[in-house]
Amino acid sequence: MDGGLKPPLIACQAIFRKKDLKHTQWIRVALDVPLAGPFDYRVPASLKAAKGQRVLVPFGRRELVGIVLETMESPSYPEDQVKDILMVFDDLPALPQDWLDFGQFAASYYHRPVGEVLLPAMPSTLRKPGSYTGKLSKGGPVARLDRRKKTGKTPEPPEDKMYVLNPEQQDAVDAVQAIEGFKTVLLHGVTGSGKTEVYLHLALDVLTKGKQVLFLVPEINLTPQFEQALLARFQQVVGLDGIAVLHSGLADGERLKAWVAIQRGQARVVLGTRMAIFAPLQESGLIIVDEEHDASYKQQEGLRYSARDLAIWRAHQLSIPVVLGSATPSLESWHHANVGRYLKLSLTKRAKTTYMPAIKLVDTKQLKLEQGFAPVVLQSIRERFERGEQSLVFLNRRGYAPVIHCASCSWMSQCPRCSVYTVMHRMPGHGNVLQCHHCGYYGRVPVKCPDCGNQDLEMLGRGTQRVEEFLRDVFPDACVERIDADSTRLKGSARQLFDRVHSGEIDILVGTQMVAKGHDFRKLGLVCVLNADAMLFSSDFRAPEKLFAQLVQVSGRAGRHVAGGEVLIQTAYPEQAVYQALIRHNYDTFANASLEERKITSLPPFSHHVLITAQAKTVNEAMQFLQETKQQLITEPQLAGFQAVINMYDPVPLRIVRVAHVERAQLLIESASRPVLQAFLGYWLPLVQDIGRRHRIRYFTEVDPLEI
DNA sequence: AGCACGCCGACT
DNA sequence: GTCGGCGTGCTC
Repeated sequence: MDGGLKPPLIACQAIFRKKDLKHTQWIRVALDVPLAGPFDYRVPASLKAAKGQRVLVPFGRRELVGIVLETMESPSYPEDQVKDILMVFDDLPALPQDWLDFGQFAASYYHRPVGEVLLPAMPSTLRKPGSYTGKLSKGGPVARLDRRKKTGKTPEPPEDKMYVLNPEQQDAVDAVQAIEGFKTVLLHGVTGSGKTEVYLHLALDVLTKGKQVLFLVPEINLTPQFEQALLARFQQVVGLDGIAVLHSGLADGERLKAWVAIQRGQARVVLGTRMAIFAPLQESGLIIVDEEHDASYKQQEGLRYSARDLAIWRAHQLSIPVVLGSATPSLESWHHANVGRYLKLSLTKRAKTTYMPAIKLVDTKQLKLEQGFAPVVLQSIRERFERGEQSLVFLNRRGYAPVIHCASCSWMSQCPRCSVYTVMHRMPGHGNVLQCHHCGYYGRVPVKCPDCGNQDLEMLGRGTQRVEEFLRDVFPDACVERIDADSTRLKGSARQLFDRVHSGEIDILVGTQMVAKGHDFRKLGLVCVLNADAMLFSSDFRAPEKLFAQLVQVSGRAGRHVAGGEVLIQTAYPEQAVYQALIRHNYDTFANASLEERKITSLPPFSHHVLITAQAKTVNEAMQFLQETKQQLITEPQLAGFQAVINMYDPVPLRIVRVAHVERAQLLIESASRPVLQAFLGYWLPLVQDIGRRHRIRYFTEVDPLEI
């Protein structure tokens, strides 16, 4: 729309436009709105807009920042409805074409509008109209950043150590360096085999060739330690500002600073969590994905992408190698390596400074447990304590007791908003509370049963708080501490607790998976796993694989620096394949056997999944919606051809049906062929959207879901 | 997802 | 009399 144009002028305008056609610029813009997009705009003669630049555009009744995807000779949308852009931002170099292409690929693969991929990838200050139009925004956020005084961090003296690789590590480095162009490398290295050293050598080589390195790690907590390593090693090569860190924990300003450094090509190494896969690098030479099996690479809201999978596509697009490292690779990656699609490199030997703990199973079937502990486990903790060594008790369950129960009428403490039990927590200074781990509900612990009045309510099961209390009781002379989401809620308290572990002050540590990753406890001799079986009988077909990875991870905390480290795993099912493979430190056999099962049952990686999750007031509404979308496969003539190659399961309520008064159901779609599945989605999802609108239902689509 | 319009219920 | 509840429609 041209706004002020009156009817008599239209003819003149048309003639004018025809004559000056080549001077009228039309652009296609990605906007962060949940509509099909992208959106066409006209560039007024006073402005000039190039691909990859950000522009301010009118959209409906508001103004938005968008990204120019294309420039065109003529609009593809009815010309009289196309508006003029308002502003072009040229405070940063245009975003590279390959970045735009990458975003478009991710958008098409995950079936979301491009704008919902590209814009959220940028720091918020670069995509908020207010950062440029407000009164305090003089020159925009980039100009303000540049004006800001550089706080001259004094560079730490670079360490001058010699980093000698063992022959295996050297072979791995040589093999990756020999790659020309794209290749996915699976670096399978047992715990302590020195994968990081391999990454650093590869990165250094790429940096000295003038290319950039993208280094992905699963969690924010892991970025500081890698940042230190990168600084110590590469500071001399790339300078202090050559290393940019990107993760969701950064403040807006820090995020902007890192992004600007990347977009300007100043950052030579980008270290970050999954979001860093969307960094607009200018000339990457290598992508590293550490702990590639880790579920944290999967974004679980908004665009539900896998940073690991996207890293592979990105490397392919840029014709560079991508290294996936893990001690327990995902079965997907392992399979691809087995069939030769990935290059498999193995590090089987531990670097000389690390030891491997002995892993033992404690069969609890015949044992009488005391507060969840087998006598032999308590005895082992005692022995370690008497020898001045630390022990870790690993238990993946927060709180004091997972449920309160009335023995006379079988009432259980249920969350009023969710279909789960509330967990009893001890709140220092506030007594006991019931807490829902799914919606944040808090309630009082009833003194008597709300149903029958019985005063003898019992606490079933145990969480970390109860275990901590019990251990304090049993070992009154020992320093017992707990590290979980509750004990580390205050900022900086996690750091303090970990410091106290490192200093040796803490004798017995009780922890959830928070303690499993990345920490190198030098004086830790014993790891006890209390309820490993909990994960064994999950409905998720990936549960054994996850359990294996988690147990390897937590086992790796024991005895890295002292011989005689020990891991005790309590289980009622010691004969299970997971445990048998674990005590033999045999990932390969376990993975190959698991893959064999997956093959027989046609599960990933032998098939591909898409999951639709519907949310409604009642499960029935959610189920009916999904049932109707499923019906399309039969009734919609367009989809007839897919009936033989697409398998749709029946919609099912989620295991936890209700969370915060919202009930959920899901529909799983499966196909042996990814392209077939993608093609099907192209036809089917628009129909799903129509049905969703009619049912007024919320739902989301997940390509390659991790949990089903 | 926003944002505005619009049509019904209880309040300073 | 208005404030405000959220249903509905629109966005190049």
